[in-house]
Amino acid sequence: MATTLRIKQPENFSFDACLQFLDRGFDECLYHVNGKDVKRLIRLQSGLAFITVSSKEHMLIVEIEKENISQEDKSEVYAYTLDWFDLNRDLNPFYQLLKQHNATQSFPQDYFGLRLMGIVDLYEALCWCVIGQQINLTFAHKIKTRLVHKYGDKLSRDGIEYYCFPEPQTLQNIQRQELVDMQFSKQKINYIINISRAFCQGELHKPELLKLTKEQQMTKLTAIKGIGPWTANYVLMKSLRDMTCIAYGDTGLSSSLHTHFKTDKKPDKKIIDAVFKPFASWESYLNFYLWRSLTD
DNA sequence: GGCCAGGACTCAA
DNA sequence: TTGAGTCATGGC
Repeated sequence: MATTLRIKQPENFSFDACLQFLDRGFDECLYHVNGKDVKRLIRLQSGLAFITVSSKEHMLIVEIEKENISQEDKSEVYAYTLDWFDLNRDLNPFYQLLKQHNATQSFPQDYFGLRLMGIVDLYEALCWCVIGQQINLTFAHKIKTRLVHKYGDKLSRDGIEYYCFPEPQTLQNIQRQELVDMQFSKQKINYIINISRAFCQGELHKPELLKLTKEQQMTKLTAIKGIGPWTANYVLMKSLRDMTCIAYGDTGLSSSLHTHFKTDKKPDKKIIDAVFKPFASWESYLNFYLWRSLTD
């Protein structure tokens, strides 16, 4: 059974720019970009759904394949797509700001219509951060793929296997040795189990976190071992959609700031804050665009 | 072969 | 509260 949603694209939106970001050279196991569309398996309240997102005449076309598609399913997929592509945001003020500064004036043209692509699943976002801590991204993708292939829900379609990120219930009681065999460090294993338990025990719950202030969210997240300032800022930006986050301590961000703003190779928080100050309320987007510039 | 990678923790002073 | 040590292994 299949159905199609049509979502009007906002101004300053480029599906191609978003797709290019999704397909920027890493082996990504949670979605497949194939020319002009992106396909993935997502988890709805009522079960798994396979979606294909493409673009046609200023509309996003979302095909849903699932058994017994209900109105609730459609609403969920609609909300998911809005969140994933950050469609409910007017980028005009951000682009105006970028144009006012020499270091960033070319961004609105270079990356026109690129949205801050989200990680809708907070649990996935946190685990992904732990995986990516302090190791290179190529290797990070490699071990994430091993984890997802072993514990994630799967669906085969046209000869390709699509996966959902595993659920906390699955990973909270995992045999540590199995992750060691996948080349996770003991630290990362502990962190992932900590985070999984926090979700299973209800300590972390995205809808509840969304009701809190940014400071409260940071406190709640960093109280869990394995979630430091970098990870907290990353998930606030990518999953909770706070637009004022800066990934302090991020090597890629440091490198990009060095390139565009001529800062030290490892700028401290004070220097970073000074650079970001003129972009107040758009810090997350500037951070994201600076990351994007690394893969040019 | 050595340095670094989308960090975070512990522990000493 | 600051700094050094530790984790761990692939990528280049």
